[in-house]
Amino acid sequence: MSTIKDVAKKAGVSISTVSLVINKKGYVAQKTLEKITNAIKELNYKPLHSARKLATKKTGNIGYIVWDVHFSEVEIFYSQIFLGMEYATRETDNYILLTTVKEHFDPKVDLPRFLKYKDVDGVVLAGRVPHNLIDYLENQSVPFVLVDYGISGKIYNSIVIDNYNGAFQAVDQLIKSGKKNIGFVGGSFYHPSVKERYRGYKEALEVNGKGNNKYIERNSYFKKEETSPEVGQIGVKKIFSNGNTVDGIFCCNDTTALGVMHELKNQNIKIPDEVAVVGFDDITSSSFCTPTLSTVRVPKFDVGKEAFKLLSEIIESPNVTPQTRTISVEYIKRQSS
Amino acid sequence: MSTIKDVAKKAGVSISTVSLVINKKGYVAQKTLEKITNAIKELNYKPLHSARKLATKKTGNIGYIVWDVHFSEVEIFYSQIFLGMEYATRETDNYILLTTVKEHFDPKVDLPRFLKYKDVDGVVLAGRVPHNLIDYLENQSVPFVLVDYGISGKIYNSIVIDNYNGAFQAVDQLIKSGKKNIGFVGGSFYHPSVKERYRGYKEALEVNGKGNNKYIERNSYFKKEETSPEVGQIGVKKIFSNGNTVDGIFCCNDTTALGVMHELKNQNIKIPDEVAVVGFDDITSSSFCTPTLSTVRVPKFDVGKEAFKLLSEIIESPNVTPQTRTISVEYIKRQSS
DNA sequence: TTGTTTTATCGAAACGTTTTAATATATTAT
DNA sequence: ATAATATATTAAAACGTTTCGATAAAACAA
Repeated sequence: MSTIKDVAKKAGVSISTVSLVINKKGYVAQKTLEKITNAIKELNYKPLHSARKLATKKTGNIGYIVWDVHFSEVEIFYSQIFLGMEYATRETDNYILLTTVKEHFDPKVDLPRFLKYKDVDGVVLAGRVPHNLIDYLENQSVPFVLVDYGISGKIYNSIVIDNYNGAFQAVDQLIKSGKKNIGFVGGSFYHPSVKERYRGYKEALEVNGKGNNKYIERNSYFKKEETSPEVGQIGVKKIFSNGNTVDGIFCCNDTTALGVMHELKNQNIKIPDEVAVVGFDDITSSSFCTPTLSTVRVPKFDVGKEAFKLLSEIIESPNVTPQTRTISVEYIKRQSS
Repeated sequence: MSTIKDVAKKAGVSISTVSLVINKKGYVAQKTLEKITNAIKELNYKPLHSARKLATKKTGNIGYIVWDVHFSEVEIFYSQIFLGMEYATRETDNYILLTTVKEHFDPKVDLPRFLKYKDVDGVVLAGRVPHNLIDYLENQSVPFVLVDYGISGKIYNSIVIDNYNGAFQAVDQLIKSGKKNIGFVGGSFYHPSVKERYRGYKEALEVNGKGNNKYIERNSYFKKEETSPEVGQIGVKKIFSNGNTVDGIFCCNDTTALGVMHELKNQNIKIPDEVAVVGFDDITSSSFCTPTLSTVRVPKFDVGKEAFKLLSEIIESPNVTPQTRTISVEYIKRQSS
């Protein structure tokens, strides 16, 4: 392996000058720049990460933390966001360290190693995440950004999805297409995103003069699973056991919507003619199921990208006031509506 | 942040001695050891990764590469293996760098950055992976291990799943439970695991004297998707459009089995009484669907753990002859059979 | 006793960068 | 012409470890 020394020798300059061109800093004459660039190419020189990081006192790593339940479950959602981040880092010299934390998290024991050893410059927290972990990061003043999560009453640097408007739009479209009686199926409201989607749903009803109509809503409360096909199935069962005349269902997310459609098919209810279904997220399966699922597309890659960008900015200048960036979403009409 | 220097000063010894105790090397007197350990604790000293890596000429990173199609799809399989590895690294001072490569991979352009810059000590390749990537690693003599994949005619360090015996066992059980006509539903045979599962299936039929029976097999060939619910659905449609009397279906994996069950339910065929279904992998959904899916459990965490262990060994001593470690699997009987 | 070997400690070099401050030359302004 | 500024290059220090070799004391063997 060639070092900066070899490059310097080959180009007939000092180490310092080579460093300048590698980092695009200071002044260097056109001619020497060429010499150095050539030498670098010929020797296929790559600066050694660890040496570089030692000198700059940065780690070059950023952490990505997600609840194990979120990562392991059917939800590919947060993996996609991760990938978006990973893509974004490809143009930089950062690496992402992915780890999970468990539900009952104790900073004393369960702290991710990269935090314990201070091996990251900052951290992205994806989705719902233990609050004492957030506290820890604040105390240690580790730069961090929350993705798709928030804590009411607190303001952190965060990337959020425009859940409210997405839901509003979807339900509004459903109404405009002639549906009269639109139900909501979702799980618990632990996750603020679900709450926001519900808010958008309700508001769309209001605005269209159905606010005090006997619209239907069903929330199934589970302990562990906030959203899942089962939540959807049970939701449908409950709704139709009451002899309701629902002709459209807005679901808190696609996973739940899949369960909803499943159960509707079981009950021989035609989608979308008798009941239209709309989900949220646009996970891969939603364009592969039958009928294909109308949904609100969340640009997961962009979310990841933006998270990385924001975090980089915070690392650069840690003391600006926390900001929230909202990623907008798009209603995707498919067969189910 | 405190450095090794601070520790040395506080303990009243030299830097070298502190280094010795950190790395558990050489001789150090009981008394000094205590002094140093205490100093480390009091100062909450953590060795700086980059400095350490610079001195030892290791990167402390290992790469985890997976096809983007494999990672993004419904398949959570390779994410779980990743998690298993991540767990294993927690007891070491290694970090895992996860990245994806695309289908049409050109080492000249698409090479993961951590390979380009030699920022890893070794690499784990998960699942089917571009062959020219493997070639690249060989040429550059980067230590690597294949997980759940192999290339016929070549022997690499690898962790494989005991697909043959798993399939054999599952089908054997199906027959023992009284099923007479067992079909196979799977996708293409690009992935050797699918091929092996098919082999196990066939062998079980043979052994039970059904080898030259008119057993059913259906392979749906798709370009991109080798396995998926759609493959399963189409498989079922094909099988029953011929008026066959299949009473059991062995699927190449759970994802496919979910599609199979879906279509059987559509056709009002009772599971397992009329047709039993068995999958492979034991993904999370298989214990949540209705009826719950009998399957062959692949201990994904163990696979990841073993992959890390093997890779570490190879990094340690790169020139031992390549070996293959087989992870055994277990038939899990649930409602669908 | 003397000579080995084992145990214990440390100084100094090495790992490959970045960065600071010094120096020199070229350019521009007065 | 002189002073000021912009451009260009470099030597040397610094970043925080590990490791090699030297040295010395302690334990053991003859």
